[in-house]
Amino acid sequence: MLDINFIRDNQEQVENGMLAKGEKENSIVADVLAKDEEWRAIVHKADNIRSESNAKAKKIGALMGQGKKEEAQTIIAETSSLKEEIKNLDEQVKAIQEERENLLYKIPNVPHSSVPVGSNESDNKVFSTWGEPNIEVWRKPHWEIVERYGWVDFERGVKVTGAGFPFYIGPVAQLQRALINYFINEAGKAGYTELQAPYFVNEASARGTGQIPDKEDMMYVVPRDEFFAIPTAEVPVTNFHRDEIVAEQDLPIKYVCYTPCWRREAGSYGKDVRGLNRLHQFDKVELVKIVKPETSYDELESLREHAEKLLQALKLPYRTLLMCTGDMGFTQSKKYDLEVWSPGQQRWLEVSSCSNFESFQARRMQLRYRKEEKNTEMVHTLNGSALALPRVVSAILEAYQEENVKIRVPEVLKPFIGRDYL
RNA sequence: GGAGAGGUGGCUGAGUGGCUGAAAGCGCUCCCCUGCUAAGGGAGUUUAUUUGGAAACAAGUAACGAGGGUUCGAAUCCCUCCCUCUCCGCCA
Repeated sequence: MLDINFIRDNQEQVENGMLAKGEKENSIVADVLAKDEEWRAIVHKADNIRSESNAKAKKIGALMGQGKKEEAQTIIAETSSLKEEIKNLDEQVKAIQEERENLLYKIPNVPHSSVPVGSNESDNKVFSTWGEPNIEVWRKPHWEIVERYGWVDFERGVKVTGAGFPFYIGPVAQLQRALINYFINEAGKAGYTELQAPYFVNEASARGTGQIPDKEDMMYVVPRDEFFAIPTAEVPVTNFHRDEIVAEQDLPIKYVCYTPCWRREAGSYGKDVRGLNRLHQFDKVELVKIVKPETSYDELESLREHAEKLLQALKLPYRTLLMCTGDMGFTQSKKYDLEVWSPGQQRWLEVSSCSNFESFQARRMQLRYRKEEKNTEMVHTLNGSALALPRVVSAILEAYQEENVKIRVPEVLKPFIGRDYL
């Protein structure tokens, strides 16, 4: 959510930002400002009447204390109309405020000036590439490898839960556990505090990070207890400090958190969902940063670099995309995607997404820090995957296979797995 | 799940209808005094929002777990929900 004061002062920028992000309409910006005018006028009126009413109530108290019941009675009679009026105005304020809020929720974050303008994924800029994409034709896609060895059981996953909920068996299960440990350890070395978070959140948390009202359909819900299964650790971890005012000297706050992620992925189909490419449950190690506004873009770069180093250490070729305005989502102001090369599929697979939200999430969460002596200011929040597991697993299986289809273990994972081949 | 107790400012903790946005203590900030690794004195110290102001700031409004109700007036009374603690039950 954007700051209404910011919108008031930067109407044009917000309107242009909406169009750049691919919204067809931006009249909502003018609507929200009009609604805000209305709100302020009526709040002002209500406050004045309340003030009058409070003054009278005080006088009544004083008169009662002096035993002047008669005089008090006449003032009480006067207040009854005020009471009615206040009640009326309060209802209006509440209604208008809600309308204003609803409009505000529909305005996306403004893209940063360094973000390329574009309408879809073809306009994303290749920011950098690392390594040489392997194009040997004998390499098999990971689904053939895991089938041959019986390392992932999709069918039993369907039986037990449904499509997109596979079992991982033996070496691949071990590989995933090794990756999780490796990723968390590396984040720890980089100064991230390890967190274990709830896998279910309440509605306020889902709202805080922007899953509601925008992306409600991506989440699994537990209706009886009104919980949402987390689509990413970003949700519980960023909400960790919701409704708090943190101390300036505590910033930046950096967390690493491993969780499974649940996503309904409604509408996905085709080649994209083959094998481990797209699942309803997958594992991910997530980084979250809570920082001072003036540092957030530097923090974004170091976040991206950290994620990139993991792919480098695994010796997996990848490219980094700077997402264009039209492809970066509602809540972000700037976003990088890391795509690993899948030699068995001959295509790039997204394994990380590093974003700066500026104060967009912080404002929803009322997450502030105390600046200098008095003032409080919204923090900036960032997050990035480091990394999402299944596609890294695919890339490893495909890149580390030898012609006899044996799979070598990446050097940095050997301490966790304890042998040379899976 | 059953029974009971309770949720007040950064913390401890008072407050059962008006003079309480909130005593007192601790902590913190600033100033003064003091020649010594201490003590004393004074002032300040929640948040949001509206109006005015370039700003400092001033005035108003709201908030004592959340929401609703009673009342001229609610931290204080009533209702619903959430949470915490104690005992019982169940359990990794």
